[in-house]
Amino acid sequence: MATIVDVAREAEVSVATVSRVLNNSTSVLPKTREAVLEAIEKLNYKPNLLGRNLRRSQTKMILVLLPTVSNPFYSGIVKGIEDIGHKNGYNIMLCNTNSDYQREKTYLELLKNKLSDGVIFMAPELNEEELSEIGSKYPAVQCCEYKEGACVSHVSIDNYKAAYEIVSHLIELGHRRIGLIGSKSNCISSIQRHEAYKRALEDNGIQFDTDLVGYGNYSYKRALKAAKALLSRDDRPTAIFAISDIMAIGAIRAAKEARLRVPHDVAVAGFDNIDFASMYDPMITTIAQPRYEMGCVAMELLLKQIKGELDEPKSIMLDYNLIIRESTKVDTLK
Amino acid sequence: MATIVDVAREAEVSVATVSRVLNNSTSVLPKTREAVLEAIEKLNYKPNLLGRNLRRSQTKMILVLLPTVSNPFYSGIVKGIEDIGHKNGYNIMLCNTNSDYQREKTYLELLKNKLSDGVIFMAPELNEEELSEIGSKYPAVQCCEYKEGACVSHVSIDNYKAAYEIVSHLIELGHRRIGLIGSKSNCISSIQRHEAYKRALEDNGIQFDTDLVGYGNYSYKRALKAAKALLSRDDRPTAIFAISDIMAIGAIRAAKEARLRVPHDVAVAGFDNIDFASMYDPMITTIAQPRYEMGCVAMELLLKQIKGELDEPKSIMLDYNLIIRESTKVDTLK
DNA sequence: ATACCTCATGTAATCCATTACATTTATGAA
DNA sequence: TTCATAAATGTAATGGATTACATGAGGTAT
Repeated sequence: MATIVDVAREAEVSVATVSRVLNNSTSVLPKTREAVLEAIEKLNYKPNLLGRNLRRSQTKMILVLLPTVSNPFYSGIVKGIEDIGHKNGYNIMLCNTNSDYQREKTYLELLKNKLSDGVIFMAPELNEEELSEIGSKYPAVQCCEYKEGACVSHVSIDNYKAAYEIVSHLIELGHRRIGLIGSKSNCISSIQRHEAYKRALEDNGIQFDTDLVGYGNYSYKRALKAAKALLSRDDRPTAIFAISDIMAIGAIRAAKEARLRVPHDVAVAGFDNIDFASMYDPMITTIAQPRYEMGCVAMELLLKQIKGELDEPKSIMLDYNLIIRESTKVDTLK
Repeated sequence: MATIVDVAREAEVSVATVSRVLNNSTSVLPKTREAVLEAIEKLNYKPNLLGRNLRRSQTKMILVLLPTVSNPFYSGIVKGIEDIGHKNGYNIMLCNTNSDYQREKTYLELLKNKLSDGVIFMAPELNEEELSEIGSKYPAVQCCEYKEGACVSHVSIDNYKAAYEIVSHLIELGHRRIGLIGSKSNCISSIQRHEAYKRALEDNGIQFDTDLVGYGNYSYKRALKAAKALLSRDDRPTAIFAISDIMAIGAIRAAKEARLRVPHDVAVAGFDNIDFASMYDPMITTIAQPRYEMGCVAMELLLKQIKGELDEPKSIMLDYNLIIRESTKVDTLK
């Protein structure tokens, strides 16, 4: 494989000149540049980025940590991250942590070992202190999920406000007994969506009732089971707010198995607006997060840090969208 | 940031000795090793992998090219690739090509620039010649989709046999008018599934009828439209074979909108067994590919190439599984 | 005691590109 | 013509690790 030395020899110039041509740095005589380009072409030379990266102490590589790529929620975000990244010459390393603390730690070694110029956390497993430490040493951004106390920038939506809005929608439809399919995880989105649910009820004079709360922990199967339990009660809820679309699908399935019609007998709302929310039968009322944009903004924020243009952590909240579909609103049915 | 020189100074040994401790290469006196480890600990030293990689001419990084991570079909495969990769000290770079030829080419520069030790194609855009060239110069494997003529190993299932089997299942249920929702893409899976459909009909004395073929090109929306057209015919099919689960969902939706019951009025079968196939209502009959295993085998094959243990391309076919669910079989209904 | 070998460790070359600094050549002003 | 300055190019140091080869200490066989 040809190296810069071979090119220099072929073009009868020094390696410095070749490097200058490669990087359009200082001026090179047109004739010389031509000769170098010819030599590059002739030898089919490709710069070895390992050498360049070592010298420049950068890798143009970004670490993106997420629980699992199989969750369709993340795909749009990843596209945003990639697009902005590529536009700036960065490549993305997508890594599944499986929500495992150790695995996340292992991946972070790539930062410490200089194999990555920065990191975007989609759902950090580290605690606030550890996150802050990473944030103080390396460019880092949290996207979607975040730890409030951590000294690391984040991009997200206002989960509290969005959940409040969707529960209010159910209340406006006349529902008074509204169940919740939530999660025991203590990620910020769970906590805020729970709280908003409670608060929306109370603000409308509806007593919060722990019996109407089930836990699905973001899994279809467990949501199905939890919803079944809720719906088999004598005083079953007439509406269910699931804090993710996948769990909403579980809830709808549970309703169907209990021979209840959605939304006539029980209305169901989800959260996230994954592709399947509009493919399901009935189509699911949900909160659309600006996924692509969130990815873009997160990456832009990271790039700023890499360039040293950001002196203190930023917290960016983007707009969401309540999308009303068949699963809650009778008259939207065909 | 501490370097190996700092550690050597601190431990009062040479850099060679530090390196030996780091790599457990040749013998080092226990006392010396102890001193080195202490220095490493004290300075919180982490080897700079850029230096190591340059010297060793390897990156322990694998490029995985797929159309888009948002397709849930790929997630299981990626897990297999990751698991085997990590077990062997490799990291994965997942890259979305968006089925774009240029983008795929761009990513392949990472191989040429030595930033990646090998590549796994999930659905190559390159032509056979270009693939063969990559395969001759770098470790490479095709997984799931592949170009038959390319001189690059591949791991897949027998798409032809699987499709033949699922169409036979529909025929056994008594269907004679069976529609196809396929794709105009000329990837091997489309072609083979189409051919098998045709052949299965003919082998059972059913005339192949182009009027019963619609094209969805792997998209929900287009499959919905194509299925609507098929189902609005006077001589509408009583069964539909969609060559992907997502398109099967489109077909089911089309049936529902036409007030046809699935499977009573029209049976629908898919392909891939994505998670949503068993979450949909009705649950979808489909072919389960051994996704995780395919990922594992692909990665193992790649590692063999990297180690130079593979002299010629291998073609590995794994077993699939026909899973019969509600969407085709009346008596499996609750 | 001599020659030879082994083990532990050190010295310095190496991987490949970038870049600070040095050198040469050309240009223009005085 | 001479000196100062700018432009083009070259030389060599640099980034951080690995590793071939060199060295010296200690052990063994004769």
